Amino acid sequence: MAQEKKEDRRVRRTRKLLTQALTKLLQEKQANEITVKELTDLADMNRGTFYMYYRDIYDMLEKTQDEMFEKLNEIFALREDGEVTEQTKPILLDLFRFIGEHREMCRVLLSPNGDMSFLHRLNEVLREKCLHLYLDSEPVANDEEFDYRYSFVVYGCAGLIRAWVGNDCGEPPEKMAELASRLIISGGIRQASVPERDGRGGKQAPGREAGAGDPSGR
Amino acid sequence: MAQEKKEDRRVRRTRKLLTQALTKLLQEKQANEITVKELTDLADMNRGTFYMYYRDIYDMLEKTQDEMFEKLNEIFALREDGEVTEQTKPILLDLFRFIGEHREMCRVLLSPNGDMSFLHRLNEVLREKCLHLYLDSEPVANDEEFDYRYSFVVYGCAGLIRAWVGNDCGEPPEKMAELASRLIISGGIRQASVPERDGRGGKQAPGREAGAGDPSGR
DNA sequence: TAGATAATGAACACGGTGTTGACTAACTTT
DNA sequence: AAAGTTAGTCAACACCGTGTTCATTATCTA
Repeated sequence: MAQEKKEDRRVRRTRKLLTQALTKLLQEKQANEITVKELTDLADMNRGTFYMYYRDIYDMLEKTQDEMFEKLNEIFALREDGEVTEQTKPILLDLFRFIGEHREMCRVLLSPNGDMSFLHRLNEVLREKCLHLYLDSEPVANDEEFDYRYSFVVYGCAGLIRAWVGNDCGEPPEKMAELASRLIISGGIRQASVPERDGRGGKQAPGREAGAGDPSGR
Repeated sequence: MAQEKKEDRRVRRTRKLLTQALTKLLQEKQANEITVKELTDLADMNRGTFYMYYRDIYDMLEKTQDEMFEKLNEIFALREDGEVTEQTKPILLDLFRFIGEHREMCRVLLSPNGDMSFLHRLNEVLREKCLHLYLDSEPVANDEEFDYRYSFVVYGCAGLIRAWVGNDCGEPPEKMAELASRLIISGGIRQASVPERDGRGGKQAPGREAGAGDPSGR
């Protein structure tokens, strides 16, 4: 599944050194300012070695992200066999734990020197794997604002992650997952109230008792 | 203020053509794949002309953003003399109107081919010019989650903007500003409820009537 | 109309790129 | 531990986009 047998030790070593060097350089400058030469100098290896694995810096950036998301999807796949109806928290917890394990790379990729395509892939994952579970029992009809609220929440979670890794993951993943869960619910998934004009506090989702699905149940 | 007299017509023309070409190319590919040659070919001008204005593609990207934020700050400056206490809506409306006027550039800059530093600058503006107003009357003490909620909301707004420009600004700016305002309030600025253990539903901001902007009233 | 300045086109050296081939070092398998 | 395999090294190479220059032409402002 994960890999055919184990990789050659030299390959692991080289890949790791390159990744470390890239991470370090991205803390200082944007990708376009990074040359293959200085990357391999920093990693203390021959320039030609780089080309055994990557076509250029951007190819490396992309492949590195591919690996991350592959791993993340493997983790999520383990959850998929179990019934999804229990609650979404475990998924969020998996996510934050994973991010925490890859904090350095995530931090630079979400920094100003980072990569917009990474953010978008992260948001896709949030959308499809983490957040959609909050909606299974919510058949709101003709709510044209829904997509916007959804985007708000997805990006909000990304912001939460960004702040967390920027803070070197100082809080435990459990706390972050719980906080995320709360913000997802209060922050837009359910229809927000329309304060002015009419006093109705937003349609409640049918069949969804207030408070259900939030962390109090665990 | 804005500019010393008017720019030479040729300069305006050249800048405009370059910007249009860059916008178009960024719809198709990432910045690192764009060469000065193809950019000036597309703009139908001499390659050397590009270097009269920019050092390279990334310099152009940066200077273009500088101009946008300069304009935006000028707009915000007009609001600053008036008392800020009335309500934040006008600022948000200014923002969405501005974004709408620059929808093409904003769309590509927030796309996967976009620029993370743009997102961060946008978020800074949201933080300091738009959202901080929502907090003037909220002296919450020792709320260690505050920064995280703030990040959630700031990024959430960015997501809202992203979705809007991705939708070619189909909704009127007024509607978006109103929606943003609602989401900001319900989505994290005010302390989210802490459902477990003790039943207190989060400190309410003093002088703020309950129920406004909170769908479930809890 | 005159003076100023932006844009053109050609030419140039520079430097990072991506690739090659022979050699050496390190790993895996039996 | 030896043999065979594969990764990494080193030097060399042509290529190409870059960034700059200068004389010339086109276009603008006053």
